[in-house]
Amino acid sequence: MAEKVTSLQVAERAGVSQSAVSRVFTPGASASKATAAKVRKAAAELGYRPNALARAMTSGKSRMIGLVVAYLENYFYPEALEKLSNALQAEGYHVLMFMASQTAGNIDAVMEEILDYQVDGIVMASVAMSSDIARRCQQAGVPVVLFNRTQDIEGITSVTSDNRAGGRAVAEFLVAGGHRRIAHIAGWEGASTQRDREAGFLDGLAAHGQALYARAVGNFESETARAAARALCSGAERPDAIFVANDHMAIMVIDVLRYELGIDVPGEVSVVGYDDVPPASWPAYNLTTVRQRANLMVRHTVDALLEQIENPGAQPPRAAIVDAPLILRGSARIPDHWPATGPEGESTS
Amino acid sequence: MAEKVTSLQVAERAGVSQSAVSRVFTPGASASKATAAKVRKAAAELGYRPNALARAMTSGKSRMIGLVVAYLENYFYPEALEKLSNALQAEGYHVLMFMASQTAGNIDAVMEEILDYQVDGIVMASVAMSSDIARRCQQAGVPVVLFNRTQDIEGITSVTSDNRAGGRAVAEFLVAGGHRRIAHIAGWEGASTQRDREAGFLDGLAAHGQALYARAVGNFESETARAAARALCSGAERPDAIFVANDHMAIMVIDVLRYELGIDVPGEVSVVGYDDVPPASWPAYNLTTVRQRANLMVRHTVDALLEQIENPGAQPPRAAIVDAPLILRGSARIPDHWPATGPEGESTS
DNA sequence: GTGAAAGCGCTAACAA
DNA sequence: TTGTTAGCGCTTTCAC
Repeated sequence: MAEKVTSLQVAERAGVSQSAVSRVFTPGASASKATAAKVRKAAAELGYRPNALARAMTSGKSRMIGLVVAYLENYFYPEALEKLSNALQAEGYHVLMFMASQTAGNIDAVMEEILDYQVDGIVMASVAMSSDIARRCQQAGVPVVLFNRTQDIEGITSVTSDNRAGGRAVAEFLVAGGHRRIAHIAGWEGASTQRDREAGFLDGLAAHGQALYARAVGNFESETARAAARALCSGAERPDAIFVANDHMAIMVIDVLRYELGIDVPGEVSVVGYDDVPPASWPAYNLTTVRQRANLMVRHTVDALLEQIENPGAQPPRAAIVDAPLILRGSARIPDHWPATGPEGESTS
Repeated sequence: MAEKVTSLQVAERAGVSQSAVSRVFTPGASASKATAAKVRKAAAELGYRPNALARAMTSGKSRMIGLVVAYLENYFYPEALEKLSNALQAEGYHVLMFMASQTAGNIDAVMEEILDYQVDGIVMASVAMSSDIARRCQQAGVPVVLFNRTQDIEGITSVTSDNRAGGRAVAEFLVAGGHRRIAHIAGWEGASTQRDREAGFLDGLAAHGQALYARAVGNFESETARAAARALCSGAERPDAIFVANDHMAIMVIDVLRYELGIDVPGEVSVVGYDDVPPASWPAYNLTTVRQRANLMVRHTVDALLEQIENPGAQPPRAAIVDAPLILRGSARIPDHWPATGPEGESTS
């Protein structure tokens, strides 16, 4: 196993000082063409590459972004994660991953670990944080952006889709479709996304003089969602439409209705989801849903992060809200008169 | 923004030497109860935590594992990634993520970047590496394990399911089911998984005197798989069974057959996949498939990695092969006489 | 533009 | 057990 090649060795071989080598490999450097050439040649011969950790130590910039993510079963996250990692990589940053279950109190412990690694920033995907931890990050000078969550307390940067408007649009769509027994299956009630989607949804119903016909909690989990579907639709007095708080659950709900309860979707019950994950567009589900524009959300996330890293404290924390178009497909009856917006009505970016 | 707290500051406050502080926070340390107490107290008051990067510099151990992953659209990977990250976290390691497309030649560049971060090990999920890079890692003394890929060249540790046996089992199952026009939709032909699955499959057919009826390439991609399905099944002389190289494609294939071509699955064509991703068990697909036991594969991966990190060169590189049970569901006709193995016949771990 | 020198925060001999 | 002393490999003043 070959020894590690250091900048000093390159310097000796190139006949220059060690700091000259450093300069050649440092973006904002100042080195003459001549030395640069000598150094690069020596480096190539030796197979030298700067040690990113040592660089991080002296420069105070690790070029690592901590990512906290709760669960990947909801297929919105793998997609977002892939885009996020790619976008960050393109900017010369890399993702240090941490899994955390949202309910467990282990998030604080995880955050401490992240901070230990001197990350330049943190993105929390679908995870809330205690105000305590928020303060620690602020103290440490590490910018945080919440992805797909907002935080009520104080000013933390966040990026979400317009959950309220999305929920409201679903209500209007369902009402316009002639539904009169409209139900809701909620996700985890601690989530801001859940609260906002439902609030918008209830607003929309109220605006048309309707109240929620029934409600169950699916917790964003497969099994809980299935149970919720059964609870809601087993009796004769079942709803004629259900707004499910995300696609992951909506798919489970459709399966229970169709294959367990023998209910026709959308013939007897309309189902609408939220997220527009890839399976939503699979013909077997053809799920009417609200799209979360992952590309845009990631773009906002990266921009906010880099902005805060590059000029700390320049911008006040802000909540970016990305529009969330309703995607019309076949799992819910379509009103006779409805602005034409098909599945391809909006790009995913 | 508060200054960073160093071990020196803790030392002063506790009235001990800086190295005493270090010892208290180093697992294999030797410090008296008394000093430990003083140090912990001072540390708590100051909010001190060891700088992981500085620790990495001096100890030579970063406790970071580089993970290269090609794409997350195949839902086998989010699942594996989550389990891997969790398992590593439990051992005190963290995942530094790198995205790389498998075809592009950028893998080598990505590997260099990974090495820059002084990771203690690398896991390559579904990505092959040049022997050149393999050598560099060896030189750098960084153990590599291939997850869901094998490499023909020299000795690299790898973890896969028993792709050959899995493919063979599918063939026997299909033949026993009375199929006589058995086709295959291949994934990316550069993948060892593809080659092994197909080789086993062909073996199995041959053992029963059958030859492949038709073949198309789906490249492990959604659109290509759909096109392959159309090519194979549009004519009258279509196959009566298709082994699709992974579930991700198999789902696309089923959709094309059912909703585009109006073919009954499994009535007219049986479809079998590979992986047993979560959507395979959704009632709408109810896909007969070969299970890759993600938990087990991850366990082997982590064990091999840690083993190599802790005693380098002690074990020769080996190829771990995890058994891959056929999971009987409803997308393929079941032979009258077949050993009873239902969907729940095997645990996922 | 370039070299010398001083650390970044920590661990790991080495003495005591 | 403890403190002292060297570094880990690099960036960054500071003179020149």
